[in-house]
Amino acid sequence: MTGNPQDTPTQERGRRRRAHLLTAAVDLLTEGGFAAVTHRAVAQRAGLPLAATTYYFTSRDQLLAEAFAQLVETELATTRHWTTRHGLTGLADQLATADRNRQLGLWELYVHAGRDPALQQIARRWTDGCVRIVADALDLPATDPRARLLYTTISTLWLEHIVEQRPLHDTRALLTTALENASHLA
Amino acid sequence: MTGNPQDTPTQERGRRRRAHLLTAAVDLLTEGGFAAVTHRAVAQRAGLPLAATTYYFTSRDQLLAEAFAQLVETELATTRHWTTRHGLTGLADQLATADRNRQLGLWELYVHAGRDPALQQIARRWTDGCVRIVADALDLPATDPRARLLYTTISTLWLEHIVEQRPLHDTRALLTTALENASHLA
DNA sequence: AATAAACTGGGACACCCGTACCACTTCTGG
DNA sequence: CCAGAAGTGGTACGGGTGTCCCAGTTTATT
Repeated sequence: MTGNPQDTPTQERGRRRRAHLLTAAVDLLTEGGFAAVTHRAVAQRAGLPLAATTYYFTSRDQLLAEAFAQLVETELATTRHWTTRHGLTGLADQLATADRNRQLGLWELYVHAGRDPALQQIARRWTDGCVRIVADALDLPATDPRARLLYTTISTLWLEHIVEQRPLHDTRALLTTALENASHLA
Repeated sequence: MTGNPQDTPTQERGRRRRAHLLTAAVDLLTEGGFAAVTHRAVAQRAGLPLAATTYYFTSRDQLLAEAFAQLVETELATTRHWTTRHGLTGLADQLATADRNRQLGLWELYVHAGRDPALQQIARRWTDGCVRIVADALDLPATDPRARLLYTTISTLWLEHIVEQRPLHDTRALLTTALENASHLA
């Protein structure tokens, strides 16, 4: 039988190929949104035959889910790195730097998680990770409601900036007053 | 030439048919998400032949855009009605009542607006409308940063509840402390 | 060295898509 | 009343999709 690993290939080359497909999927997701992540496009981007995608991933949904998970982890790492260097006030500047399309892809999948239980836990991972970053930056326990609440405004400001392309200085101003309010409550 | 109205048909029946197609599109959007809104599905749902969709709408994008606009207006009206009756504290209860799929459809299109300039102004209309509702409930001018900021946390809590299906009492608790904080700042 | 398993890649299947076409009927303004 | 515009609906086209199949090749195990 033509076996299907679907998880971790036993051979080295297979593992590399699988990873390659995954990053290709992430790239396509950021470029064209989630409709652009098709088997054929992914395979072509990775320089592999079409069948490789169905061989290493049982379905398009699984491929999308893993791409989402990878995207979440890398974005989380990026943001964490940024805040430990520049603090929460510097987040507005990261907004200016960040790859807008990448963020769009992430949010697309985030919302899509509402209709796909398999993605839901990844969505929660994203939210929890972001709250954690805010809490750490504030030297608060991860469960502190103040961190949670501050994150909610950061999140919306971020999303609005990405989607509606609101002027950066408005976002920055709102962010700083939100930070001031949070410190008053501390 | 077989003309194409694309905006407002001159005949009564045509106007009814167009509206019918639009609500069919909104329904499909809420049920199956954005990918479910196809010409064929919309036509079938409305009980009209396939060609009716291309006759009354120049493209699928236009159909989607108008469906989005309609969805935004009705949701805005619903929320406004709710808050004038129950105040902002009652929003958590509306969350329990609200049609989850409908909200998912709205957010799908909202994020999609990030890649489609035609949708972007509708997305802004959504945000501005929500901020306006919050400001009115607080008896603040629509431009008051406090209303704007309070809306940001409401928005994220709402979205998280819809997408991640977080427990309602957590959302409710966070919402009430957010409202308290806002009143302290007033 | 041989047997089984993993992997490869080309092709095919069945389906759904947006849109265009066009003969036809109904309506409406002059 | 009647030309021309508006509306109607069946059909077709070209293309992209996810998934499956299978003969062949490489790798790992006995």
